[in-house]
Amino acid sequence: MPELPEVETVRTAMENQMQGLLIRKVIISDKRMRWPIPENLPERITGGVIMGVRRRAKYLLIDITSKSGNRQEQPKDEEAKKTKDWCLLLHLGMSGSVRIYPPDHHPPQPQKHDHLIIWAGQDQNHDHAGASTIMVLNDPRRFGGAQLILRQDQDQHPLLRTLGAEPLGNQWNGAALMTAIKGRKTSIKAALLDQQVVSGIGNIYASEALYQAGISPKRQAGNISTARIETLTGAVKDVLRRAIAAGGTSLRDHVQPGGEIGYFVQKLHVYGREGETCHQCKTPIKMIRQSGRSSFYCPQCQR
DNA sequence: ACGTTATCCTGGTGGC
DNA sequence: TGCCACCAGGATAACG
Repeated sequence: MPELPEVETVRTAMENQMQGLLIRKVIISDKRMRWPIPENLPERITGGVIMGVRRRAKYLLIDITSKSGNRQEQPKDEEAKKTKDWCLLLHLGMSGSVRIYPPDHHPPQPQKHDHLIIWAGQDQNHDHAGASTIMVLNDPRRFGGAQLILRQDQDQHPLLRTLGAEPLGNQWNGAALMTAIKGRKTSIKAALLDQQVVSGIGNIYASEALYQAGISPKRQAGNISTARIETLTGAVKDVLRRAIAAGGTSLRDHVQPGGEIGYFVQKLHVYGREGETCHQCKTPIKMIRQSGRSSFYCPQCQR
């Protein structure tokens, strides 16, 4: 469900409210997700400090230091002596969301489809639950997941290794996209959804960016002029930036960590607007199915 | 190698 | 009201 702008919105909230806090308690309330949440996750990160929260594509990466300072036992082998700085990797799949409760604003009880709950606070000694900030990962469909990876291994991690460029990165431009889709026979819409071509774009923003660029989703990816691909990269960046500024797109149930909705839904030009008129030319918006996903476009404005 | 389809899940909606 | 088919913001194994 959440694409780059929604994940980025979650990242910001997480960093604002959790950075610098020490993890006091971790509960796996339902380990069944895309991959089972590892049983030893709580023991590995409890006592660690949240150093920051990053985003790569649609993955959240929570940097957690090892429990430093007062290690009880000495490491027995070389492997154990290495610093174990962890990276808690979260993915929200189609229906995942994160809720963050500030101290003394706690929920009465866990909710349906909560999978992972983390309590974190200012210091280790003051450990009554009321002073903790609580982060909850909820995911009804369980297409998302939570994994723990060593920070030093993150670049080689199978989930992150093959990802394409970040669309908002300075180095991502028309030339970069051109190279990534050279010779590809698939549609430009499918190419934008391919996380190895460019990462973080999902079904909403692929349709919106193609509308803004005036390119039909049916165009063969490898057969579009350099100039139009340049326009497309600009449109992708613009759509993503505006969506982040609006707090993402809230369809159905998606909300930000504090329960706020994202307002970009009001700015959508084509997604979910089948049969409604184009904001530019009044032609009815069409919906087609490409690679099993819905695409929305204006048959007049997009060629 | 590449492109498309099937599949993993739950929940909401709309038709009958 | 119930029942059922179909749809959904993603990723990937399996298939042609």
